[in-house]
Amino acid sequence: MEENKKKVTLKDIAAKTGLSVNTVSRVLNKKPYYTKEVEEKVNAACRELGYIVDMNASGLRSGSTHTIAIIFDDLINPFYSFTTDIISKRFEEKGYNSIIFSNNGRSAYVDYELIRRVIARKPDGILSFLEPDAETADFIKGTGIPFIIFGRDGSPYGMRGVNADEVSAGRTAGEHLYSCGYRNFAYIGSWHDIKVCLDRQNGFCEALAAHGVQLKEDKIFYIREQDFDEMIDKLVADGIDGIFCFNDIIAFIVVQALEQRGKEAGIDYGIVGCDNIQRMMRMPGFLTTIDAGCEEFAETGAEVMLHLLAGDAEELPSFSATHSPFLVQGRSTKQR
Amino acid sequence: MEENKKKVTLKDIAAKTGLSVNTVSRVLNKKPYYTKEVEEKVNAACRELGYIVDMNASGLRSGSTHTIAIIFDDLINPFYSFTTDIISKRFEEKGYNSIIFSNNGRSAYVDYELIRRVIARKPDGILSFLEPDAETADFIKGTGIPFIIFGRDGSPYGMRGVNADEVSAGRTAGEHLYSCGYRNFAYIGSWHDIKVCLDRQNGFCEALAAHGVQLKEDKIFYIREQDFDEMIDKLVADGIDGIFCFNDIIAFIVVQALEQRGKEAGIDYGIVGCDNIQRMMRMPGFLTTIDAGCEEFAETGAEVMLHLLAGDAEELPSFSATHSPFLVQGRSTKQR
DNA sequence: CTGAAAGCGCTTACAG
DNA sequence: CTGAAAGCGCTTACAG
Repeated sequence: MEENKKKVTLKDIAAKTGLSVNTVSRVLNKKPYYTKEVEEKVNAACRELGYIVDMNASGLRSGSTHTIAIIFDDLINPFYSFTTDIISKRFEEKGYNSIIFSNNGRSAYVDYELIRRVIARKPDGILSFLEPDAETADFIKGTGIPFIIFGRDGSPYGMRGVNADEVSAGRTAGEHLYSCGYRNFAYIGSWHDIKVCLDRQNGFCEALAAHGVQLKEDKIFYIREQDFDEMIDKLVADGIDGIFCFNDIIAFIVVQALEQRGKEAGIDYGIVGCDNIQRMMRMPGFLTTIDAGCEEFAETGAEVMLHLLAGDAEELPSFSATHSPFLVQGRSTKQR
Repeated sequence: MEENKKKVTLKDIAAKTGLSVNTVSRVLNKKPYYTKEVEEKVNAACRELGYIVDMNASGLRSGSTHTIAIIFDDLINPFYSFTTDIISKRFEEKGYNSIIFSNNGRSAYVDYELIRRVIARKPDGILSFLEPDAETADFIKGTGIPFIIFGRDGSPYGMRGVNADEVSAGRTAGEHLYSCGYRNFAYIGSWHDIKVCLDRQNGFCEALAAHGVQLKEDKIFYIREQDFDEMIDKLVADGIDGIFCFNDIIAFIVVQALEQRGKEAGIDYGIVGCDNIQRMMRMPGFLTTIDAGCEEFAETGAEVMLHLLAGDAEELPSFSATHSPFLVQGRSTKQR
């Protein structure tokens, strides 16, 4: 056991085998040119002494840390945690470890302060659930580090994004609520300036407009930006009966608040979320929601990153082009 | 922008300021002995050139990587993702980044293969949601790296654990189900050899035994080890009416399966989960569950690790000694 | 096929 | 208060 206490380095393996540090390194990295005999000697010594490479040292010299930075708001939202789980496991299979960063709720953006901490780790790639602010986007591009925005459209920033068809998601929600017979609608977003939030909103409005319903501005809310109780009061006062929320978490919060006001989802009003986090957690499907196909979404994100790391930026898979969000019926909406 | 493309190193700052690399480093690390004038010159140059330290290089030399490895099964279970979120944010605040590892469902344990990959990153500390197998536990102790098992009792391994009072959690569930009037009980665990699973089971059995009810072995199930449909069939055939599940996820899965057999939770039978993941996600409380106080649990875990990193292993906070799990009533159990 | 040297970007002793 | 040198543990040229 004491052997483990002191760090075993290549030098120790070299000493033990009588080979040079260089040769040992070559064997361990499976670089061409060594005899079977040498290979076995090295492997035996490594096993015996319990050698474990120091990836920080190897990364420093080789320039590749085999680290990928993953940036998100929080892991509380199952959309983040579920996809992070899939993505990080895919990375791990390919020899990349994930180092996680959050903006800790400071803002909806990746700012310069955050990206500095990321870059200090010298990741081979960065996968961000959050959009960079304009200044930071330029900085990131300047570093040349492969960067993808996951779950959001990258084009406004001139960056690579892996995203779902969010407008279609909103449209599907609007279509459904209208066809159920609801007529007094509201949209509850997160932030007014986040593209994915606006895309869902626009799709929703579009579907309603096709039925001649104009969603007025005072029926559009941003839960992160305004007083919550006032918002709920207004929903009740206005007799809103068809609500589309930016995501399931928001929908659940609204359902709870309305319950306290004596309004029951699926009875007194209809509400649709987005993400289908219930399926992720194998929960009974209470909430009607829009499912984008999270697993494949995450797989595509991982794949795109791995492509970039391998240096083939041509022919990257696209998610939004091949997958359409679909409605999952729960008990929170009903045919009237 | 082109400036960013080439890596800016201490050497560049030294050249720009006319100081030595050493002095620049000292200023940036706020080591004693430099003039205000020098400090300002250095900071100005760093800002201008966009200097960002290379933590891999600094870690290699100093021996401290400011990295903490977090090991879990998956991030799908909100207990893992919620606490990981809190813990990693606390670490980040103190200048430690988290690098995540999973056993990818291979086993319920941290095995040697996994810990090798962890050690290769030279983390300053390791926080694991999973127990090590016996051989690996010895290896970990030998490394001398601060290690804590989070959410599990560490004593069987002679390691530090931060855990809740799981026996009490089970007892509370049993107490509740009995007092509701249910009389035909079952426990549904995950793995038969995981201590936290057994602790909850034992607490449950203990509470029932206090009322003269003996939970027979064929009423104890392990969802990860046996055929699911057979298990559900048996629950129905045996007329089980009071179920305690190791965690909420399992409870939800069981609720769904029984729903398909025409049995409704709260009406036809009572079911209690554990963890209160509904609260974490701000969902309406459908499931009756045992809440351990996840936030404080996570905070305590982070605190213990930070204490260890700071070198003061005396007076570590304990969670189980100061917090008791409590019942949260949902609609999945009712007074008969 | 193998080895001696240099260097990745830092920080740590040590000198002055 | 500042600097020149050594070294963390590796991998990358380069020589043989």
